[in-house]
Amino acid sequence: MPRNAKRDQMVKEERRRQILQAATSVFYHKGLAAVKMSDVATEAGLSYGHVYNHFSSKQELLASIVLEGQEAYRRFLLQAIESPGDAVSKLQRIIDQLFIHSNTAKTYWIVLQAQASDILPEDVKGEIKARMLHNLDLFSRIIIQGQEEGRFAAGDAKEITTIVITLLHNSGLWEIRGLESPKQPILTYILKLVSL
Amino acid sequence: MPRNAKRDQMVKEERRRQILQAATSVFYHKGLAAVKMSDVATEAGLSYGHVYNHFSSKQELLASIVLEGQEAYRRFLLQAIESPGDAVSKLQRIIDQLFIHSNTAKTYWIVLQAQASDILPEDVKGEIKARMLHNLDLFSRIIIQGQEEGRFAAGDAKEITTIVITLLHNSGLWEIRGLESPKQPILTYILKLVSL
Amino acid sequence: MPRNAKRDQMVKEERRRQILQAATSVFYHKGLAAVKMSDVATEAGLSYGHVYNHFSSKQELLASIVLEGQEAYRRFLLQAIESPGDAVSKLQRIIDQLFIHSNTAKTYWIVLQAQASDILPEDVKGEIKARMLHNLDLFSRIIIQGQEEGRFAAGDAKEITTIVITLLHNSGLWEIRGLESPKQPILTYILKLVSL
Amino acid sequence: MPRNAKRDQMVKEERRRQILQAATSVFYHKGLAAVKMSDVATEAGLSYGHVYNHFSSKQELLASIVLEGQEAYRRFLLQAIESPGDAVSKLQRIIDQLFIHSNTAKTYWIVLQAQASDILPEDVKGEIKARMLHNLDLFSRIIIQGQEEGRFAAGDAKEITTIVITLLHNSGLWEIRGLESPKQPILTYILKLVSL
DNA sequence: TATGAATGAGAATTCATTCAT
DNA sequence: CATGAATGAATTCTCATTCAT
Repeated sequence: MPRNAKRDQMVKEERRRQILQAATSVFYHKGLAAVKMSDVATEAGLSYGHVYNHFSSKQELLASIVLEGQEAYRRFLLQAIESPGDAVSKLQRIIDQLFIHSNTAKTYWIVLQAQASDILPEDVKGEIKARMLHNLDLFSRIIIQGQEEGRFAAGDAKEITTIVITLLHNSGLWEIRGLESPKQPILTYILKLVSL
Repeated sequence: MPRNAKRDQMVKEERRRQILQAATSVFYHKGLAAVKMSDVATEAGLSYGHVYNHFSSKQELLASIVLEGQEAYRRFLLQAIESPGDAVSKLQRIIDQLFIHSNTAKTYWIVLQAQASDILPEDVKGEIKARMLHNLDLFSRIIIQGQEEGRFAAGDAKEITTIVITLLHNSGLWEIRGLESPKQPILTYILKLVSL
Repeated sequence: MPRNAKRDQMVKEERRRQILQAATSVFYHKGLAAVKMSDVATEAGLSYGHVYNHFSSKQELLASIVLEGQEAYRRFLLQAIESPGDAVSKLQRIIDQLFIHSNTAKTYWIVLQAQASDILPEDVKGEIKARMLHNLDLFSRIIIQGQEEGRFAAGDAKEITTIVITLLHNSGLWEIRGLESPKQPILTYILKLVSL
Repeated sequence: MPRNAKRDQMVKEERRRQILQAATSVFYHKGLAAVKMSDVATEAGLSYGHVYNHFSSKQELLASIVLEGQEAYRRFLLQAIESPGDAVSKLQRIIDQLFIHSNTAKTYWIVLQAQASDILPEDVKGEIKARMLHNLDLFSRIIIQGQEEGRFAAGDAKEITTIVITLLHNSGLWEIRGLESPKQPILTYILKLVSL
């Protein structure tokens, strides 16, 4: 009996998401170095062979995590930028959301490693870099807005953004390193950096 | 003239340093994931079998890089702390030195990955963490000094130190990611963070 | 009008033939090595799971192609032998028919590979060999007839037959190898071989 | 202690030949379909991992067998062509040699399968075909010589050569198929084919 | 029946490590 | 000590086969 094509499609999408989710978690916690496809499968609750029905290789899986993660981050930033409010409240919203969408935070670390390692081919790494710069550019609009509002210090917006992002995402990394999370909200430190 | 035995000893030490240096570079640029022992040997200009005359395994090689790197960092910090001058000038000196001893910067990234990965056994990772906390503690003395001098804002010195270090070492990472180095000296940003 | 059960039966037979036909083509063109069950299914225009409703395994599918192919060849030879005419006209008829029933030519190549490979179990390979020898024997009757008619040279009929068959079927193989088909009719060459 | 570089080189060449030899035998007997790298290694008396020190993949191993086999065949033909004597004696010499250099005979069957299968990439298959046509061309010089000597029938030399080669090499194949080798020398049949 | 998602045995391949020279 | 050939455990990846829908 033929099955319901539409439902099949949805289940398939769901499986893909499930694997991507599991893989993100595993790559984040073990580092690109140590991840086996079977780890990913186990985390996702599937057989390892099945992962290959969705991603043709480990490399493609990693590339998908990174590129789709960057895409999600882009949408995430756009939403923050387009929401009403001043630069400070936008920063606040980004930080809050980042704690909720923990995948986005995890992806930062994975992207960092992927860019530094030889695991992905050069062309994919080029694409990743391009998207990173694009997202940096998006983020910098908030800094520029703050400067225009007279709340943030003048200076190269891209450079300031780079530092803000570094701070923002690394605080998530402290956890892996066994450091305590900051007691003061990270926004406090960021504001010190950008304020007049 | 020293006896052969002594000179042999020195040659051996030199070889060891040579391998460690090569390995640090390779681990930094390719990521722990992608490094083969033969890459290390090639970079060091030695046959790969030879590496095993100095390090009994890849694991030991990595552990040596990390632990000896942390030890070097410790000495480096002690020197900075014990040198004369106020906190700001000590920070300045640390930053300057860090650009010169590029290995220290590279090691930071390797430590980060090693701690996240499964490559090293738990006990070694514990040792690494202990040394990291120890070095953090050392560094925080400079922050505390700055607070006592009335130049730095009050607050949890460890936490502030963590953020300062994060910033300091990540700026070295921008290079791998294809970002430009900051045009403004990184000290400027750090001072914004810690100042009153 | 036939009952559903009967029509179902016919549909099933038709499906089986369809798969066998597709499989023959795929095995011939890709080589036993490279054929996946999904290739067969795709070629037959069916889902790959469906193939298992007709053949319980790849092995059985291959065995069916070979054994049924040999059976068809046997019937084909019998018909040629029993048809009226002298040996030469029988050979002519066989050659003509062979070009029409291209499956027979393809099967020859598949049989050749199957016998050399490990894919089929020994007992099946034994059965195949027995049928091959039986068909060789049938074919040799035509050679013997020619010898009795005084048109063909004397000599071991089986051996001559082997050579004739080799020539006959290999000419079909030239196509895969990218060689042109012979301009002179292959019969010309065969007659040279067998004639006085 | 450094080893003797020259001797090392020779040993390495020898190993390569050893693997190629073993692989040829295994591919010949089992068919491309069924050969595992471990079969090759076992046949060569080496560990399977070691095969990869000489051939980076199964594909490359197969390609090497075929291309080097064709190269050997080319030299073999050149020698036969350039040797003194009439066309018939050259054919005789080729046949005799073929029984001695059994690898050359085996390679024919491997080439046949490689050309028909999808195992090798198109560009390699193209190269194989080009070499096959080149060798066919070389062989045809002997046929042409025979025609010029007035011993062989006129006709398209390439086409006649194709048929002669088919006969020549297939007789080696009878063995795998479980047929007896011809009692009459194969040259007898070939001469029938080409003679006036 | 028909479909293709899911499984896992098995083959290919990699690479740390050993060891004869 | 120095070298790189040789080994095989560990992984990636393929694909025949099963089975829920």
